[in-house]
Order: sequence, then C-alpha cells, then structure tokens
Amino acid sequence: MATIIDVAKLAGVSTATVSRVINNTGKVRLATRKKVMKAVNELNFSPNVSAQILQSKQSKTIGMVFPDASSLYFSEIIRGICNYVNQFGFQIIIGSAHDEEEELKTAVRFLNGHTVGGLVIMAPSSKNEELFALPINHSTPVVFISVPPVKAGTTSVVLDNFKMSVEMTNHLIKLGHRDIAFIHGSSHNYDSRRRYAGYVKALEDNGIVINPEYSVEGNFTEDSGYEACLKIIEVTPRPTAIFAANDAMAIGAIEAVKDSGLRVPENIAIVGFDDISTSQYMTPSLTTVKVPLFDLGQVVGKTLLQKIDSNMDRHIAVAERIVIPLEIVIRESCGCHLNH
Amino acid sequence: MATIIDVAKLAGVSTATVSRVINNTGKVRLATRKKVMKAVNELNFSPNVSAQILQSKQSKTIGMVFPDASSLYFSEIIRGICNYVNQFGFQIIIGSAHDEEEELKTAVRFLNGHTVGGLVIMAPSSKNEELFALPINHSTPVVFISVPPVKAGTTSVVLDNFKMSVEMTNHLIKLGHRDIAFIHGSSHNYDSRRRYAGYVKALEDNGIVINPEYSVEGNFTEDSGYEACLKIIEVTPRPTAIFAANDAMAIGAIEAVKDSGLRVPENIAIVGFDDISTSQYMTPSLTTVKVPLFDLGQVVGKTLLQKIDSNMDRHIAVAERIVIPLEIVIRESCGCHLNH
DNA sequence: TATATTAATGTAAGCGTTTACATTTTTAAA
DNA sequence: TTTAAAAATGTAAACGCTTACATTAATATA
Repeated sequence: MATIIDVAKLAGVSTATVSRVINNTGKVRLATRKKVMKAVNELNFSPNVSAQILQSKQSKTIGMVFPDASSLYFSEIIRGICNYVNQFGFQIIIGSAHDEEEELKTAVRFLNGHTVGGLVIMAPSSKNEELFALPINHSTPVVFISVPPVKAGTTSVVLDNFKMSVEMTNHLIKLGHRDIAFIHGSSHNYDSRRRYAGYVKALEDNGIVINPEYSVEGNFTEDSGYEACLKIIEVTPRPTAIFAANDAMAIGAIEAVKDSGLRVPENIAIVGFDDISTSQYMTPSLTTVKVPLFDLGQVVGKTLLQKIDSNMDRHIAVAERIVIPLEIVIRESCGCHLNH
Repeated sequence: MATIIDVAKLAGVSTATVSRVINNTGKVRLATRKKVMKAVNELNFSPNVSAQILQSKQSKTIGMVFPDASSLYFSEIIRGICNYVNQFGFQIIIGSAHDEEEELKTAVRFLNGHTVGGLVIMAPSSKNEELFALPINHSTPVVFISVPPVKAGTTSVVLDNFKMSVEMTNHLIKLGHRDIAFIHGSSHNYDSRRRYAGYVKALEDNGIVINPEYSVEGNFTEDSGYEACLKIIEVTPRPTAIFAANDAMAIGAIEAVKDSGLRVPENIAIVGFDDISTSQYMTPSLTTVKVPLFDLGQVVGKTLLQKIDSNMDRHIAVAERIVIPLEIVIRESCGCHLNH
C-alpha cells in the first residue's frame, strides 16, 4: 500500500504538500496540486486513517453502543444516523452490548481508545445511571437515546412518548372505553415506562380508577403480547380495550383475542405503538403511534456532529434534550370506524 | 488521557514491559505485572487503538459494507456477526452505501485506509461484479454475503435459496396447484433470483408450463406485494397459489386478496420466504421458509476470523462458499391443513 | 565461588500522518 | 533593477504504541 511518502516522491514534492492537497488545507499552486493528484491516482493512494487519527487526534468515526434487545429499532435508527453523518465523511463503529456491564465496558473502551470522535449511547434501561458518570469526565461528545433527563451537560434525544400515550388513551376513552388494559414492554425500559405514565395520566384526568389487574408485563415481543393478552382476558370485568406498549405485542394480543373466540375491535379494541410496517397490512389493521426511527437517527447524527463542533468552538450551543414529535395513526383495531 | 509512558513511569518500568503486560506477550515476573496493573488501574489507562493499529498493522475492527435497501435483514445479521466476533475482541465498523457507486467507494476507503482487519460485504445486487475486483488485489480478508459464485479465492456465505424454493413449490404442487404465480424481489437481487430459479425448476420437473404472466415484479416491500398481487388476480386463468420471494410481500399479497373479496387459502394459497416474526401471528398464519439471519451472521463472523487467521498462517484452510441450510415452516396460508 | 545459561527488563527505532516553523520562490512596490 | 511582502513549499518533530535487539538480573552448573 502506497504511503504519503511514495506520493511525495513520485510527485517530486514534500509530504507536507501532499497532505495539504489531500486535505485541502493551506495554499498550494494549481500546477503542484495537479502533479500531486496525478501521483495519488497513479498509486491509488488513500491515507492511513490510524496515522491520521494518531497525529491529528481527530477521528471521523462515531461509536455507537446499543443494547442487544433493541434490535427492532436498531437498524432504522442506524440508517438514519449513517445517512446524516456520512454526508460529512463520518463512519460508524458499533459496540453492541449483551448486558449492562458489558455495555458500560464497551463504552469505556471506545472512549479511552480515543478512536471515536463522538459517541451515541442507546440506554433505554434506565437502571444504568452509571453510564452518565462515564463519558462526562472525558472530552468525548456523547448523545444518549431514550434516557430519562439526568445530568446537565448531557445531551439526549427522546420520543414524545408521554404526550402521545395520553392522546391515544384519550382516543379510547372517547370511544366509550373505561376498562382499558395496558401491556408493558421490558420492565426497566424508559420508553415503555413513559407510555405507561401517559396512559395513567389520561385515565386519571378522566376520573377512571386505575385497576392494577389491567396492567400486565410483556417484553416487546409478539409472544409476550399473546401471553399478556390471555391473562387480561381472564380478568373480571373483562377490559374492552388494550393498549400495548408496542406494535409487536399488539399483534400478539390480537391473535390471542382471535384464538379466544373473540373479535377485534368488536369485543376488544387494541392499539399499539411504533407503526411497524406490518401494522397497516394486518386484519384488522392496527391503530398505533407512528415513531419515525429514521428521522430520530438523523436528529441524533446531527446533534452529535454539533456537539463535536462545539467541542472545537465553544460558541456553538447544543440542545440538551430533544423531543421527537410523534403522530397517531388511526386504523381499524381501535374500532372507531364502527361508530357511525 | 493517560498514555503507556505515564503508566511506565508510575510503575517504574519501561514502556516495553507495560506493553507486554497489557497484551500478554513475552515473559514478565508476577511482581512486575502486579505493579503495572496497579498503575494501569490507577490511571484508568487503556491503549490508544490508532497507535496500536499503526504500529502493529493489525486491526481488531471489521468493516461492513451494507446496501441501504437491506435494512430488513441488516440488524439480525449484524447482531450475529457482533455476537461472534466480540468474543475475540473484534469491533464492527459500518459503511452503509446508498447506491452501488458509493458502496464501492466505501469499500475501497475501508480497504485502503488500512483500518480494518477484515471486511464483510453484502452485495445482493449482483450487477456489481466490480466489487470482486477490488479486495482481492489487496491483502484484506473479505467475506461476501448473498453473491453469485464468482472468482476463486473469494469467500462467500449464501442461503440455500434454490433448494428450499424447489421444495416450497413442490409443496404447493402436491396440494394440487398448477397455476402458481411468483412475486419477485428487487430485480437484481441474488436471493430473489435464486428463489425464482427454484420455482421454475420445480414447475419444469412437474411438467408445468411457465406462464410469464404469472411472474410479477416486486421490491421486497409489503406495498409492492400488495400491488403485484392485484395484478396477478386479474390474470386469466387466475392462479390458485402465489409464491412471494419474501414474507413482507406475501403479507401485502394476502391483504390484497382479502381486499378483493377472496380468501386465503381457500381461493388463493400464499407462501413467503424469511419467516419474519409477524408471519406466525397473522391470520392466516404464513407458510414460509425460515431464514436464520442471526446464525448467518455468526457464520460470517466465524469465517472472516478464520480468513484473518489464515492470512497469518497459510496452513489454515478457509471454505470458499458456505451454504446456509434453511427449513420450511408449514402454517395456514398454504391451505394444506384443509386437506383432510 | 566463578561461569554459563536462561529469564526479565530496557532502549530506541519506526509505523504514516499532520503541522509549526523555516526556507525558498514569486509577486508587488519602490 | 533592488527590496519588501506575500505566497508556496520544505523540514522535522511529534502523536502512542510495539518489538527487535541489547542489557541486566536471576538461576543452574561446574
């Protein structure tokens, strides 16, 4: 592999000049630039990134720490981040973490390894406040996804779960439902907890007493939605509506209702959260909240790049907490099309 | 950030000794090792990866080039690869490519940048044979996913699409179907083309004439499956079965059949390919071929690591083409449960 | 105890860049 | 033309690490 020295020799200039040409820094005469570019092409040269990072202490790589569990959201978010940061020549490096110890370690390794210019940490299990302690000390810019609001100076991007959950619950209440069950996602998940909080708020606002039997655990999978729904059906009085913390569980729940000989939405209305692509193609199609994961990723990318810039130039301000707006998608499973 | 020199000073040894301790290379007395480890912990030291790569010319990072379109498969495959290679201290760096020019450039940048120890390239659009030319010249080990068998020395991991497609089509034929339509994925996609080839083979083996009107384009999305199915229903004689090149399109197709006032599987049997999680939870549940993407990822990771090893030690042999076995999952949408 | 052997540690070069500073070339002003 | 100022280019140190080789310390053998 050709080095910058080879290029310099071939072009008959110094390595400094070559560096200036390929990085567009400093002044260099047009004739010289052409000579250099010719040599670069001739040798098929491209710079050794490790050497660049080592020397310049600036990396165009972004590290991402993802919990294994979130593979559902994962790819769309990454696509969004990639899409944005690639424009600016940044690459992405992934450290998926299997449990939270590991997650933490990976993050540290990234940080200390000095290989990344910035870090995206998805930590929806808010148990791990330890995570916050880590990056702040070091100088690496970090953006968190789906975490509770904690330390000042920490930047995070979150979904507007609470508000939409209130709206969705209100929608069910307006349709006449008062016995509304909720299926939780994984227990420590921040998104799920906010969605539950919105559900509770809406019930309280409408003077409906919270029935703890209507609140059932799930873990975001269809299986868990199916099982949870089976339990819910057994409760007396049987709920007339179910709000699942995500679409996958809502799909499982619908199947469970069908398998129990009941109908959606005639006997039980069911709504979800996420708007995965299947939701519009199933029967009944699923009423849900659309979560723009790709856009979220783009916002995260943009925010992180801003933070990186602001690390160079203190004048640039960076938002501390960005809330992504969501929207409700009304389809058949809530039963509101029957009401006329 | 502490460097190896700081550690050496604090521990009262040379940098060479520190290096030997943290990398477990060479002999070092237990007492010395302890001193060093103490200093490492005290300074919260971890080595600068760029410096390590620059010096040792060995990177524990694997580059992955993914086409944007494959986001469906993407995350599970990555999870599999991560899961395997993390065990050996490897990280993953992603270069998603939006079109094929870009894809190529990204790959080159990775290769020439010398930053990666190996490369995974997912290139299901087999138009780009140019891709093959690239890596082979250089010394970076590469594993391809879902590509036709080309150059010797190229390692690839592929799904056993053809065989399973034959089996699936035979299954439909055994159920009495002779007018079987096929919905293609994106036109240049290798997986889709092999699945079609298997379908054709099975029809021919059974003496069924291929009707070109039964072969309709799609692009792997539910939308395209819906549209394709609408076209298929118009053909005379109307097919009694549809084989979609993936589950998403099969789901769209089922919805189209329902919307046309027909029933699945009574009027039209529909089968898919992939076994995405929704398939078992829909009504009717989808007969399909299970594709173990996570396992595929693990195999890819394992193979690449072998290639990297074999680059050091020529005695290690690496498979050139690995075919991942698949299995048929019989559910309701093919209608075979009605036949008794 | 003296010497040979082996184990442990240290020294210093070099990996491929960037960049502050020095030097040379070009252009402008006198 | 000569000289000053500006532009272009070159020189060489440094980034943090690994490792071949040199040196020193510890152990075994005579």
